[in-house]
Amino acid sequence: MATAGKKILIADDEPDILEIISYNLQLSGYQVITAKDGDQAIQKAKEFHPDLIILDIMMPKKSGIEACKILRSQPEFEKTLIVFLTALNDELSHVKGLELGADDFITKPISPKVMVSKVNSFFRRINKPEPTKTIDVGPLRIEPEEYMVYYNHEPISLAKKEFELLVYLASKPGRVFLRNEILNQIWGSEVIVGDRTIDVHIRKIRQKLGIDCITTVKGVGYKFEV
Amino acid sequence: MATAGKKILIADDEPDILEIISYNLQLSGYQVITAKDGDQAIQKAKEFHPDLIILDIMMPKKSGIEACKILRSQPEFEKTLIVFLTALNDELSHVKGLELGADDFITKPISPKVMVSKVNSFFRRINKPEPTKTIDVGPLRIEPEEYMVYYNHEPISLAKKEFELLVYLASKPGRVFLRNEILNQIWGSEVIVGDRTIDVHIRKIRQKLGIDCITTVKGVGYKFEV
DNA sequence: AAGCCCCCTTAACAATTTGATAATCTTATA
DNA sequence: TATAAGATTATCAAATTGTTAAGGGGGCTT
Repeated sequence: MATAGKKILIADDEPDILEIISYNLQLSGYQVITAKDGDQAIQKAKEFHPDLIILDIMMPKKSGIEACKILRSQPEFEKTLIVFLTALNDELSHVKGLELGADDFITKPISPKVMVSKVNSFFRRINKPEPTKTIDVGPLRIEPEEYMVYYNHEPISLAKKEFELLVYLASKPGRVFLRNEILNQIWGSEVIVGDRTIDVHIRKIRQKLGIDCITTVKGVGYKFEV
Repeated sequence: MATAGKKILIADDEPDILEIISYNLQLSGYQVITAKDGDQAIQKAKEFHPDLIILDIMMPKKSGIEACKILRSQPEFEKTLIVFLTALNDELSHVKGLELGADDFITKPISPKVMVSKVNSFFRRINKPEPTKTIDVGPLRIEPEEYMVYYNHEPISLAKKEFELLVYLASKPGRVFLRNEILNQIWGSEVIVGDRTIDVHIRKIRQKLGIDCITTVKGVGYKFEV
């Protein structure tokens, strides 16, 4: 799945639940942060800025409902996905939750597998493809929608990373992108890869395109030009 | 918004739910009619001819499922959008509902915010021109109306899911559809299916068509081209 | 109602592709 | 020319998809 790197904060006061769920979510490639009460949930949310927050309703310090209310009142969490964990028959909480802008509910008990599936579907729901336009430079045409590059109308297919890299560089022809910028944009600020990794991808692009459209600026970075 | 004047009938036996939801839908410019049981739902549907009918499954007099069955059996409601309200874990009802011609289902509890956006998306869905027109690409002709595909005038019959998938991909030849997009479109945003399910359907399409018209873009998705 | 068939989904495993790294050359430039 | 930065290449591990078979359900026929 392309869910890599998504951060999930999960707050529950039962260590067992916390561990099982967080273990399974990690297996699926998510980055999991845990909290054992409402206060900690709020604090960690501010610290890590998770993409999804799962709050148990019944927790010490602050209930999930209170925590949600506080989080939602802050602009930075206005659009964060927040879901509640509730006991099966806890109608009261449901009603309260309704008014707090929770995005969904998960009823306990729930199997780890189902939990993972549900989380997947949450992200699926909000993952909309970014509107991308074609880049046209000389004999080169880059079609983000097709994940394809055409050189003199000859289709050339690049691998995902290669394509992303090319699109990024070509988004501003002539501008030099620092290696750090490239790493942040294409690999993400939290992924750590070696120095040579960029070079190798650059090389593959040059090789596949067959033309020299990526210039090395030694000691600085790369730029795209035709 | 272009939703002005759209009539929504919502049937639920819990007055609170009814009120919250109907209030929020009205805020968004919809015209809301309410019913508190299955019989009333049917009666009001006949009276007002709503554009969308939301039926709670568990209702007195007649369940949402029964009401849906009755409505669907009448020509005037053949094409009306009908969605069910179900409890989160009531998988059985989901399955039955979809087979009765429900267009989707909504799980309770649901925040008013989410409810409104769902309703919006329902209308968005039907306002778009249905792929009623045939798709003609090279030797391939897709006839959505008869659920049939022809390759060099040879009829090929695909199963429902396979057909929907093919139509979706073929609706924009060359464009890559992300796995997430496909899941949302073909399976719905709340249905949970495993990762390999798409692949298997893709494989069957490829197999039945006998030609290579679906390309895999690894790590991204699939696209249709000839 | 029993039997049969088709559709959808999943599990399990195979096959493939991609991405990252190490090791070794090249080259620009101070 | 010495040196650091980048280019190349081969290689391995990880990620992703392909394939096959099996099972559950529903509907249809007998």
